[in-house]
Amino acid sequence: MTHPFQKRSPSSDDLMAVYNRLNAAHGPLHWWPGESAFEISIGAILAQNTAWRNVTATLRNLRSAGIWSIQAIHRTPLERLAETIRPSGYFNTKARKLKEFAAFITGQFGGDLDACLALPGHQLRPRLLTVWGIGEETADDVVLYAAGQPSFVIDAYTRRIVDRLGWRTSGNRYADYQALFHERLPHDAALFNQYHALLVRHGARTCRPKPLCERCPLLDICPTGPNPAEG
DNA sequence: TACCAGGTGACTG
DNA sequence: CAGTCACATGGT
Repeated sequence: MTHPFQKRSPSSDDLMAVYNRLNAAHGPLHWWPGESAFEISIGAILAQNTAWRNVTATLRNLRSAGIWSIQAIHRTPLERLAETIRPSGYFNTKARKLKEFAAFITGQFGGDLDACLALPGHQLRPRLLTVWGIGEETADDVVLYAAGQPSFVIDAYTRRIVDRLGWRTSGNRYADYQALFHERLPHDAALFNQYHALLVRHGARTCRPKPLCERCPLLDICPTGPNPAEG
C-alpha cells in the first residue's frame, strides 16, 4: 500500500496538451474503421467488450452471408444471425441486440438508418438509449462516428488513461467522465473523433493494464509514472 | 494458463 | 445508488 497521488481537476490546456502529444506521436487515425453508417453502427454493437480483431471477422461473415442491411438483419432468423456472428463473442446476446436495433430502425424510421442519424445529436442519443442492448458508449459511437455529431465516447481505455493521469472526475459514472471532456473542449466532431481514436491507440499499445511507461509520450506529465502505485 | 478485449442489462442489498 | 454477475470468442 503506497500513497495514492492527489487527483486534480485538469484545465482545457491540460486536455489539449495530451491531445497534441498523442496526435504528434500517432498522426491522423481516420476512425471509425468502417465505411458506411450501417457498418459503423452494427460494428459498435459487435465490439462491446470484445477485441476489434474478432469484430472484423464477424463483419466479413455478415457481408458474405448477405446479411448487410437493416432489412436483412430484420428478416434473418435469430439463430442464423447468432451463428453468423459467433466470432465476436456473446453471440446470442449480440444477435438479439442487432435484431432489437433493426426493429427500432424499421418500426420508428421506416427502415431508413440515415433518417434516424439525421436527428440532432441531443435527440438522437436518448432515442438510441431506448433500444435494448445500446448503452451509453454504443450510443455515443453511433452519434459521433456514424452521425458525425460531437458526443465524446468514454470507454475502458479512456477511463484508465484519465485515472492514471490523475484527472479528477466528479464521480465514477459514464456521464462524469464524459463531462470532463465536454466541459473543457470545443464540441467539434472531428476533434472528438480523433481524440478518442488516440486514446484507444494509446490505451491498447502503451497505457496497457501493465503500462509500458518507457515508451509513453505523456510520461513527464503523468503522476502515475513508471512504477504505478495501484496498477 | 490466465488474462484481456473499443459493454450492457439484470439483480441485489 | 453502488456492487456483482452472466454473457463468449480469440489472441498473447
